[in-house]
This record gives sequence, structure tokens and C-alpha cells, in this order.
Amino acid sequence: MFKLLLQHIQEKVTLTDQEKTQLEEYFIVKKLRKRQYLLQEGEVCKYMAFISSGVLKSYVIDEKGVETINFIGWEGWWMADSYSFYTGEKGILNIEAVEDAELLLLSKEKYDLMMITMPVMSTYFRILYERSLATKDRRILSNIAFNAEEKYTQVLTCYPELVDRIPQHLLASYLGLTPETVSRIKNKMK
Amino acid sequence: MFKLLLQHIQEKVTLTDQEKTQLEEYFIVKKLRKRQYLLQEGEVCKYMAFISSGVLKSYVIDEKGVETINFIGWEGWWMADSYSFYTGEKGILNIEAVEDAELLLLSKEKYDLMMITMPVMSTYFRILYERSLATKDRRILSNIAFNAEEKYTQVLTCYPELVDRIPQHLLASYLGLTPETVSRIKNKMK
DNA sequence: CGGATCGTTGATCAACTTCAACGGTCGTGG
DNA sequence: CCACGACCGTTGAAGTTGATCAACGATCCG
Repeated sequence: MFKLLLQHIQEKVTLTDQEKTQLEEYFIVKKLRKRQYLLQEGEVCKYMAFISSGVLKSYVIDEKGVETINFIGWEGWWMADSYSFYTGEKGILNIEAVEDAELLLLSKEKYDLMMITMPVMSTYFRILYERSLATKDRRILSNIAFNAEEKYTQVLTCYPELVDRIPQHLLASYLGLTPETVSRIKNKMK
Repeated sequence: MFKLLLQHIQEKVTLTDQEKTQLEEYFIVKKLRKRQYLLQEGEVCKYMAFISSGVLKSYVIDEKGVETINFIGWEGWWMADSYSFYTGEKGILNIEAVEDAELLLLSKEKYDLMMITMPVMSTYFRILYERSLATKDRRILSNIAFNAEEKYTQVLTCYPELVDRIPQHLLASYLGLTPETVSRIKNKMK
């Protein structure tokens, strides 16, 4: 259950055996079935979720009912409405299982506590966020500087697994394109 | 010189007098004149820059010579090619002064050292990154879910100062639009 | 003064969306 | 266990948004 999480953390920082044990106290195990919500628009995001297995998506729905994917994560990724989690204000994201999933939830209270009592975890998150910022910067650039085909090939090279793990229309939405456009690009490139 | 930085840090964490003094050791003061580079594409980003005064932009240039703005910052913002800074690999961003600017530079070596010797600063950066992630998430969403007009009005409400601080064609590029389009939207809305 | 930079406006154009129809696969309930 | 509906990808045709291209006026500054 905690194996993947511990492994993940230890790629960035070193944990003592005591810290490893201590760590488990902070999390709640939660299972989600396909299509089940972790969070709905308008709620305050009370948990960061570490995905032990399965696939989750976060997205918004506009007034016409169109879904726009904010993020897609699977084993080894963290998931939350970051704005809502850190500020405590109402969020705009929905988070939902794309496949059955097993999560380790870290509540805001426990997170704050952890940041005080386990400095090593504050460091872990700082490092995690460094990577994450760099990635998001690249995604922003590809959004505003690339055309449809460039966006698609970029995501293929950066996240080759993505294509196998999720339905194509989710990938399309993640890229800000329509399913039709992605379908046509795929054809054209083959 | 350090006043703004200290103020900024103390919005997020509490510093002792000793830490305040210690902090200054880590930084190099640097002045940039308008149009002067802080970083050029292909270089490794060796510094994070805290902007004490002035305006900086980070951007990429595509094969046709078109500039795409990644980020624009002024007094109180941090600036770097985050990917390059954290990984130590060559970067893709150019960073340049839009107006004469005064910076406090924190080198990668000093940053790494600071993270070890000043836990409070590790915490500061963790908190800074939390906010930053939330902001970038919102920007990604507005990039992929919004049309030109919505992007423009969103940036107006989130960063009203931006319009006064920077030329309009930079704002356009920041939004992934052409100057012409922004000009037309502005007219239409008035 | 003359050049560079910037915003504006108009006309044309292309990329991507929208709309619609169809075929395949999967899962669920009768 | 099969049938039907939901879901998904594909293809074609038409439509729209924003880009491109070009010209012009204003401002700033050396």
C-alpha cells in the first residue's frame, strides 16, 4: 500500500525507518471506483491524493457542459485542486476516477502538521513542487506557442504512456483540442 | 535593497533578526538595463532572480523568429528558467529586462546551500511554490478552455496592473494571441 | 529630423471547431 | 446469453475564430 509512496519519496529525500513508520499515520487509504468523484466543483479540496493505482482526471465543466481536462494522473502522481487545497477556498475542479483507483489521502490538517513535525517531508514537497513547476511551465508554453500537431507530438514524446492509459478524447481535451482534430492528426502522421 | 525581499518572505514565514542578516549573504545584487539579457536560450540557468524593481520577461523564440512570452514579472516576483535551474540542464528560455531593473540573484549553489542551512527558507520556497502551482494551473485552464476574449478578461481581473506595466503586444503574446487580436478585443469591449 | 517601436484597422486566409452520420466495442440488464 | 444502449473513434462538409499580411498614424528618442 505504502510501497510506491515510500519509493517515490526516497527518490527525492532520505527517510529513516522511524520516519517511514511515522509517515503512515498521516494517510487515509481510499478506494475509488471508475467514474466515482474524489472532489466536486464548489467543494473545498480537503485532501491531496497520492495515487497508488488507477487513473484520475481533474477537469472543469463550462456552461455548455463541455469538459476540459486540467490534469491526468496515475500510479505515482499526486492529485488535488491545488488552489483550493492551499488557500482553503472553494475550488473549481472536479476530480474523478477514470479507472478503479487506490489512493492515499493526506488531509490539509495532516499536511500542515506534517510540514511542522517532519521537516524532511517539507523538503520532499519543495522538491516535488520544483519539478512540477518546471513541467507546468513547459505545458503553458506548448499551449500558447504550438499548433495542434506540435502539441500532440510533444505530449507523445513527454508522456508516451499517456496514449495507452487514457481514452483519446481525454487526451484531446488535455491538449485543448477536439477529439476529431486528434483523430485527424493521428491519421496524418501515420 | 533587501527590504522588499524580506517583506515578501515574512508574508509567508517568520524570520529571526539573525536569519535576516544571514540571508543577505546569499544574494548578489545585479542591475539590468532595458533590453539587457539575464539569460539566453541554450544556457544553463544558474540563478533565481528576485526582482527588486523593474520588469522582466521570459520567452522563447521559434524558428520563424516569433517571440512567445512565458512569464512577465516585476517588483516582488521571482524569475528563472525553472526547468533549467532545478535540473542543471540547458534551458530554452530567454530572460530579458523590459525596463531597467534591479535584481537579487540567488545562485543554484547558494540555493542548495540555503535549503540545508536555513530550513525556514526551504519552508518559504515550499509555500511560494504552492501558490505558484495553483496560479499556473489556472493559467493552463484558461489557455485550453477559454477563447481570446475570455483570456483577455481573465487576465484583466487577475492582474489589472499588467495592462499598465507592459506594452500591449507583450500581453498579447503572454495570452497566446496576436497584437491585432488584443487590439480588436479591447475596442469591442469598450 | 529620421528611425524604431507600438497600436490600429481592413481584407484575406487557414486552422481548428462544429455538426452530423456511421461503425465498432463494451458492459449491463432483461 | 444475447440485445440494446452507451461510449468512443472516425470521416466528411460547413462554419468560425483568430492569424496573417499590409498599410498607416502616433509616439518616443537619439
